[in-house]
Amino acid sequence: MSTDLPLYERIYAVVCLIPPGKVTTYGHIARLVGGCSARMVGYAMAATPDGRGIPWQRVINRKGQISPHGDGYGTVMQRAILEEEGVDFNANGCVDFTKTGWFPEQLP
DNA sequence: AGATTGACTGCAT
DNA sequence: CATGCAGCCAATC
Repeated sequence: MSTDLPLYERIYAVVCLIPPGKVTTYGHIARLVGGCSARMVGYAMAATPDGRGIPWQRVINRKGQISPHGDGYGTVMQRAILEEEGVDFNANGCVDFTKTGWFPEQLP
């Protein structure tokens, strides 16, 4: 496998495979990458430099909500981007996984 | 080289 | 039913 690249680089690759208008959870990303836990995905996302075309905003927690990291500024922006993508949010700020959830069993 | 942290998750209370 | 605690492993200081 491509163990040559840092772990987060592989995570970015999986995140880039998420189609627009769809969202997934950290745990599922970790499963697709294999050999890492949800914490690694979260850490990778926090270290993801914006500008590489990485749809990090399509990765949310298993509750279907956006994780309130930092001061919460980026969190609000993330939801705005997802709404632009066509993701539907509930009154609780939760995403409907039955409509916008992307959970492939393995990489295409 | 060692210690700390972190966008999470699942199970227990 | 809601909240708390421990486990996960790599990256950073």
